[in-house]
Amino acid sequence: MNRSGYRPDKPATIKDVAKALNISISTVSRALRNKPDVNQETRQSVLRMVEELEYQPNQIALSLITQKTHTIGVIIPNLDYFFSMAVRGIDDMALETGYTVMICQSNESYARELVNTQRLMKGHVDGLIVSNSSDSINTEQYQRLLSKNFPIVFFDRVSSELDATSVVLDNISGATQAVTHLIEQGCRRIAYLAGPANLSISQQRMIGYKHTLEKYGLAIDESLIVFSEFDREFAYRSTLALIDSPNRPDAIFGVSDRLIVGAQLAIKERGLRIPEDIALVGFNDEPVVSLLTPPISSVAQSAFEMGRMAAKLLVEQLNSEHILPSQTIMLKPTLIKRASSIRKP
Amino acid sequence: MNRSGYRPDKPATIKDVAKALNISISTVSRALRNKPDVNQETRQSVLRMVEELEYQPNQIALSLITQKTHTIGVIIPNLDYFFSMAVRGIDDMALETGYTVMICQSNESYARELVNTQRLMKGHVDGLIVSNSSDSINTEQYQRLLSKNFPIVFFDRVSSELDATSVVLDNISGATQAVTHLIEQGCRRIAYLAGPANLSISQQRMIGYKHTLEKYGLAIDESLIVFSEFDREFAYRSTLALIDSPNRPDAIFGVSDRLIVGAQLAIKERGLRIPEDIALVGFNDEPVVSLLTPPISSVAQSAFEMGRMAAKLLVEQLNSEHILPSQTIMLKPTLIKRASSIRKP
DNA sequence: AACGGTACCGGCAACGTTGCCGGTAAATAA
DNA sequence: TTATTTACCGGCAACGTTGCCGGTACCGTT
Repeated sequence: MNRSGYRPDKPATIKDVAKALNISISTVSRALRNKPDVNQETRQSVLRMVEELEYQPNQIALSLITQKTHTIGVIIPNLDYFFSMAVRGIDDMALETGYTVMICQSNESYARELVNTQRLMKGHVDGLIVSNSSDSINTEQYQRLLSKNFPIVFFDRVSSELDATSVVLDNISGATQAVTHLIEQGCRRIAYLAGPANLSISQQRMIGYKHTLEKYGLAIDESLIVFSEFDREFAYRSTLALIDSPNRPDAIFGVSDRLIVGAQLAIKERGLRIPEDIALVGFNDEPVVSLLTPPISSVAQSAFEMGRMAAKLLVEQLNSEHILPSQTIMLKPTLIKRASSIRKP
Repeated sequence: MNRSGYRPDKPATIKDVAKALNISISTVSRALRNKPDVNQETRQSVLRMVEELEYQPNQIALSLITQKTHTIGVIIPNLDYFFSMAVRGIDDMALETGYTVMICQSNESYARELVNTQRLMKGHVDGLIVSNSSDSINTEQYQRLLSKNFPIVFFDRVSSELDATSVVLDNISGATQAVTHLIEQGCRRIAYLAGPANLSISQQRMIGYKHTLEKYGLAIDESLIVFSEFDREFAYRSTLALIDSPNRPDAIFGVSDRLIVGAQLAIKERGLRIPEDIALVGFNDEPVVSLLTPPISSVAQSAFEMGRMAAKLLVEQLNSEHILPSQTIMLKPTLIKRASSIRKP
């Protein structure tokens, strides 16, 4: 064991308090936890001495006994606008409920997701809040933990194979709102920048996209569907290709604002007009899209609320005597219409 | 003590391993830590049993002995682009050096900063990485910890009164580059959106701003200096006021991109040209500014590197036998020139 | 045959805290 | 007066791990 390293002046322990008052450790302990078997005078003197010595109970020792650390582990793919807001929501709820938050970023890498899970479990977090990385294929690690009844709450990017508590957006509704709006604006050839194919959000939004096209009797043209990483540069190049192809789209729906921003750059580069030639709708409603020229329409959701809700569900499980049945909370998105998609007055 | 709440199946302990092999706990412990006093066969059987029982050493028990948790506490004002990147750098270095990171956001509130410090100290973090909130006036809490030789590294927003290890940007250089550039482009009445008055970054950039004006023989007009929170809306209104004032500026330098974006909105609103009527330079080089019309010049810095460096210094302190002298690392910024400030070909 | 050395192993204390049990003195009841 | 309750307190074990000390075979030496 590494015993090296600098160690600051040791803080007072319950033992120091007891010694200073010439009473037993047990009595101090009882006095502090308001147990009945303590003389009021004794209790008062203990409290005074605690004040004087600046005694604070050692959480590590308590953790050793209770096997609880009051710590929540968070695994997210990155810290972009969406996840930053989600983390803020998690931190917010954690503060309210007396937990602290350990954050690990997987950088969209499955390998790193594995490492981070190990890291957090070793640190003995009481539970986990997870959003999958984009190249996350295997869920075995979480399956194993869940089978041992270790509490995990998933959010946003979830796994369909896992029967676990999760908080997600109604992605089908979001995509439906977006595509319906585009069709109402007269668009007929609507492309979809779909993002990573194995992510739940991509798939769900795809369903909304396709269903809406079908509903309005429009053909589904697979050449208008482009999968990719969440990479603006890639979206830029894909959009150039779409524009230069024989069947140029008259609208583009993006699974995320990051991609739709790349698309906008490409359209401007080619000198086409937005929304007259190509209309745009993104997803997430990041602040940036309202600042662009023209401002881009986007499906808004509250990452903050999602994070708060995920933390709330986890803490409920942690505070519960027994195992709670897994549930899925679905939040509602709202389409924010801006100049990038409004053709009709 | 709260003993309620659900607890998953207990993992194997060293005792279980010992019992399964009918040997003593001590021997298992020695075998696992590659001590010499162990028979090779015994060691092998221990390793096999460890594998079988999926034994993992209990970090909490180790922490109780060593008083170390291998955890770093991070206190930041928010999770905007800059701090997200910094956190990524911290997390990166932490992963390399075997630490995990606890993050608390103060939401620019001093009160919450206090609470978060308590929270992290209670969780027994080994050290702290801190960037002050904008209404952080008192540094007594950190002073107290530092006087007890508790390791803290400050970054970006530091306190001049604290003699502590810190990582900062050469803010004077950044502001000097920005203002010099504006003057070279022919600007003579340069306003400064200064941000919160008590923040080190505001003050340092102010020094660079004023010195550069003096160097070029330009008068310092206090009516062109505006303090505020990091609030886009406020910057928007301030800029409108500047524009409508009798001595309208011909350039605006902003302590952060968030403020300069608000300024841009105001200038567009009034129908003035950028950079011909008013040139703009921001700070941080957030991705958004390169996407705006026109793209905004900005002083670029690497928040990622800053975070990594802060974590590196902290870990060095944590791994050191003795107390290291406090030091200040100063990183160099680079001005990125874009259309918002380029008047001459 | 007695001795010292080596190789290996088990027991105990400690880290800081709480739960449980048992004990002592005073106060009350018989 | 004696028995019994009440009020209060201390000791011990345990949580999981490591460091330290002491012990026991077995080996080779002289």
